[in-house]
Amino acid sequence: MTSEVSMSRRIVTRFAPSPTGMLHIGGVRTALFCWLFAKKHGGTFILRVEDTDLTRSTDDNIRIIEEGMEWCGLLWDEGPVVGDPSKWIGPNGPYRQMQRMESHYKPAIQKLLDEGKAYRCRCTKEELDGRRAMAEKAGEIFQYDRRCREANHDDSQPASIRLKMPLGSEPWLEQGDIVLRDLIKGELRFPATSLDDWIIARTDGTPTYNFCVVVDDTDMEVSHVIRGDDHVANTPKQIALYHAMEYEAPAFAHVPMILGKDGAKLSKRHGATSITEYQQMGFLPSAVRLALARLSWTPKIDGRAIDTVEEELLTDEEMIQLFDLGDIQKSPARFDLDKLNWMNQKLIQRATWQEIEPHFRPFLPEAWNSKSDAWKAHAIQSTQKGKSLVEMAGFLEFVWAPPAEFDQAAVAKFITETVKPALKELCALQDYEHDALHAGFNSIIEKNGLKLKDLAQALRVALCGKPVSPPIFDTLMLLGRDEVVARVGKWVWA
RNA sequence: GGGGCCAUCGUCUAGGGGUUAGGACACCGCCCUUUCACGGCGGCAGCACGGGUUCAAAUCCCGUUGGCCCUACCA
Repeated sequence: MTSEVSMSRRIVTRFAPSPTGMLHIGGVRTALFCWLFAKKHGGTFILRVEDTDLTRSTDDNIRIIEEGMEWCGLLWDEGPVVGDPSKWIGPNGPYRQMQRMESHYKPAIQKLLDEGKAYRCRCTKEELDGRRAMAEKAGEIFQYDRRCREANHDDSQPASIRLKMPLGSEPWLEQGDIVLRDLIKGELRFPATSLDDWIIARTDGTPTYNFCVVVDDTDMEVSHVIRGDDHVANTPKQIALYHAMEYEAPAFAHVPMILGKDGAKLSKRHGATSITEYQQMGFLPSAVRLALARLSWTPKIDGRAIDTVEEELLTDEEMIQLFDLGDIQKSPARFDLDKLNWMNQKLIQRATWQEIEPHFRPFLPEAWNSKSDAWKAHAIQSTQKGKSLVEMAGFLEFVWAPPAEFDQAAVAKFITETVKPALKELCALQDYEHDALHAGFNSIIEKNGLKLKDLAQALRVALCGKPVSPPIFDTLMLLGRDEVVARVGKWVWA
């Protein structure tokens, strides 16, 4: 099971998002796998920001990623320091690509040029576009024809830089193929002839994505590149670059994509795609981690897939212990909000009030902060059946202010003349401890020939304006005697 | 067009020659109940299609269909 880990190499994974303005949950899932794998093997998890697209990369957007990762509990061992572009943690920084331009990419490009492994190409984008269009019109496959490969152009004229890709007979090829032994997808073969000499640096001198990735991953000593499988087709290009640079290539693991409910790539029209939105919907970060991890991954316990509810609800520690790239699915998975909701509910039920409180607080009014710990504990425990923090906060709304309006049908149904005497008597109760309340209720309903339900529902309507609230004794305790008497009094003394 | 990947209930999946094709979510029903919930029990529902190979195919092979990725001086 651990054959994927070569014993000689320190485990280093990395998550490398580009700052587009949000943190996509597909990205979070990839990051989660990287994180789990690193944790499992006592390795290092790096966050690297791919901000070479100047039009989209802003400090604000980078911050959104950093904060999203932090909220999700995916803390990085090496990477940027939140909110301070000039700082980073780790020996191989900086961890923002734009800051590596002169120090890392430029020298690497020059070296390749000097060694004759890359070359200057004077074909302009316009010329290439024209040739591509012509080829397409003729129904042919367009590939760059390598016309500048042996021209030995100097730098006296504008030129892009291309990598000399293998032609087919290089000894490191396997029967003319670039072979990728992917830890998830298995052995993948790409005919060398299907790849052309790709551009590693643009005419303006800026390096391209596939180039930066390889330079960074080697420089940061990444041992396992775990990323979305939309990068599978990029990998043979990168493998060729590793050979040109004479670096040992890392292990690759390409995780399947997350699709929307209809099987199309998960996008805005499916609803929430940004991690921030899930935060706002009232999900616990632990639930998001679990739901995302269980998409495409089936943990095996002693070789057997998990198959009970108990096993389904893994803790972080269990996930880390059980994590194995070999148990990840090859095919894409559709994101199911129902399952996230269920996991969220279960995890809320199982959490202590202290674990919930920091995540819950943002959904509550200022008044929450002035409550005692005992009261907070009580409030959380009495609403812990909720599906989300938003729903839980909704359950507590009656606490913060008297009802703005009353459900008239409920008033007519429950606040009847026969229960009003009981309501009056209830106002006399002094002791709001659970057992005392129960005893008080029992004597009142007995005396008035009512059922508990009759009194409880009448109280709910009087106190909350509607016949729904937390368990009735909790409702009373949370409100406190003074407030209960005030709200009930309006109905019985008026 | 070329290169590559993928295909078991509605969804996530287990199973990889002989299984009544197993589990979870969702859904439906019943029970419990101080409301709403929670919880308990039960039910519905699936191997994309067509050919092979084999005594036997969800499982192996080929093809078809469908979905996705790459094919940029985007990342």
